[in-house]
Amino acid sequence: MPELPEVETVRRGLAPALEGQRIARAELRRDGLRWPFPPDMAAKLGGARVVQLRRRSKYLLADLDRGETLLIHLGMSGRMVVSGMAGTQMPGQFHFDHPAPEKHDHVILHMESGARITFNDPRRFGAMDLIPTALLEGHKLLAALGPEPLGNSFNRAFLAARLKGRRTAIKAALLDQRIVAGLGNIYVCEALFRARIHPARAAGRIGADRLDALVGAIRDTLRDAIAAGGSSLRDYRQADGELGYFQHAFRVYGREGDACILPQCNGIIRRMVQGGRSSYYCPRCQR
DNA sequence: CTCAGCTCCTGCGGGC
DNA sequence: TGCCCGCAGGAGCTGA
Repeated sequence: MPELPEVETVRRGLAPALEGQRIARAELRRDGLRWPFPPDMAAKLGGARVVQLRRRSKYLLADLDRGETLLIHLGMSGRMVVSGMAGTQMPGQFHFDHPAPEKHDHVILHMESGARITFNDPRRFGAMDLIPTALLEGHKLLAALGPEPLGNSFNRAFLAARLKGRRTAIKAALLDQRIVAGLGNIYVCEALFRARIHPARAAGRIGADRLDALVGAIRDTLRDAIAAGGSSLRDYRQADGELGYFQHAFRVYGREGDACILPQCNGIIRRMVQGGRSSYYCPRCQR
């Protein structure tokens, strides 16, 4: 589920519980997720202090004071729950215990502060790895990633170069993390709608001005989603410390059969399957 | 190099 | 009510 905005929101929510704080103990409740954990991961995390919590694409990166970085990917169904911190209890309840571990709680970071950070992931497509910080950029999962879509190096010239000559659908191209990092199925649909580009259009056959619009639409879509996540983050932290799930008002995603929201357009949102995944679009205003 | 298809795993909602 | 099916927000890997 989590795409770049959700991961960024989780990062912001986790930062107060992690940055500058020491991990007392890492409790691994299974051997791995998508891949096995490094055999010494629990031992190396115990006693380490988190210097900084960063994000690259959909990865969370917790730099430790011992020269290593904990890499976390939430996969499709991963969530983070913070408990035992001020502000995470239900209002009006005297509820300072930690909740009992639930099904699919796979990793629990017990912080020296008394807070706990629980990683829950039913489908186990998520991942955790621990690697030397100096080798991070060469890490298999990060090395081939394209630029951050909100960064300066993601612009029309870059995108044009990467899409040139490609006959694959623009939808598939934008899901390719090597072209631009952090987009997933939802925000690709939303950005293509904002840019009025049909998801099946050949990636290499989009004119310069429309590519400009696409870059802007991707940025605007992600910024809006991060802003929405920030507001729901406060609600979630007040409620139960759970991070990672919040509702956005999508313009096309999941809205098959609804009227297009553009005032002049009388189109009906359609769903099509591309590469086994649903694309939502307005056939009238997306070309 | 590009691209399509398969795969991992669990949970949920719809149809019968 | 229960069962079966399709579908779900990711992404690595394989083989053409």
